[in-house]
Amino acid sequence: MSLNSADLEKKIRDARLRPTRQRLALAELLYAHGNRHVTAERLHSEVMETGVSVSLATIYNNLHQFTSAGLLREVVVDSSRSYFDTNVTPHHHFFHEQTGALEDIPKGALSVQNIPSLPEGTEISSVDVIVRVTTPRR
Amino acid sequence: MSLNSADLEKKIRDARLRPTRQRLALAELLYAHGNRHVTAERLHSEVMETGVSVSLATIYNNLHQFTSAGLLREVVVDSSRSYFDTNVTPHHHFFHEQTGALEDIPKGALSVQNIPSLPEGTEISSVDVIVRVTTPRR
DNA sequence: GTATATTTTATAATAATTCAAATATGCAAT
DNA sequence: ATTGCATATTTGAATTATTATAAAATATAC
Repeated sequence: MSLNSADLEKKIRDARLRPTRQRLALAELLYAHGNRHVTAERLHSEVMETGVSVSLATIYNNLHQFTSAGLLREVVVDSSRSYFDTNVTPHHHFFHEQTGALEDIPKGALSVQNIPSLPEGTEISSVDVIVRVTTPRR
Repeated sequence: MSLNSADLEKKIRDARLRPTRQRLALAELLYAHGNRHVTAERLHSEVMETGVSVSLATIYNNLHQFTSAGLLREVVVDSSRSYFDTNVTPHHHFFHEQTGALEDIPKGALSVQNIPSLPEGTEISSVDVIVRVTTPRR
């Protein structure tokens, strides 16, 4: 679950990407301490806080490169921004509408049954379940 | 399913909105011929084609007003744009990743089971299932 | 070390959406 | 029908998230 810097470098090289300073700093934030859900903006402020200067364009470049390489998965929950999930195994999400927090639903519990026949000539790419939650005003 | 103009005006009045020319034109496009899934841009070009000039800002205003009034439901499937569904009863969707087409999954068929316990202090707002499909290159 | 390919970055461009000020309109009262 | 008022709409600019561009920096292979 937690990767050290040699693991991170290997992960990057295996994706046929160069282990640049910026890329390693991002990988450290994403993968060194368990699974995460991040937005580009959040990752940008975090990496800046560590003292490594990385432009927002680089954040986007890397999020997309990581996603293409199967190292990240994009989760669409909010039409105004993109979330990236370091857990790339099939699973679903809780999304807190007020805070914007995204949380994995543990695999195995929830199941989707009886998907009806697909539109003509199509095949399933993924089945995404989002359980939207709110904190009720009491 | 199909509403005439008196029905449309009532629908708007019941939502405590004024039956303005622009709003009626939008309601006509949305509700007069069965359920639909639209984006703001699409609705804008459709209404312009009918000869009624409505600014894009008005489209957004009305889509949001209709949504607040429970006359539309926003469906988040694509991080780059919002879809609005005239079917406000609980149901799920097929989303064609290549064409952007959104389609209702008939109610009753698909079911979601064993939702695990929610994050502390939250309650369910909605459970959204999106079956993403693609047309395979043969 | 040098050449080559990749990466970064600043900045500009774009797309979707929101905002604010000016204008127009529906509606109730006449 | 006309008027006045409250609210709706328009418009264009502002904002936000994201993508594109192209020059400079850096990593890698030789």
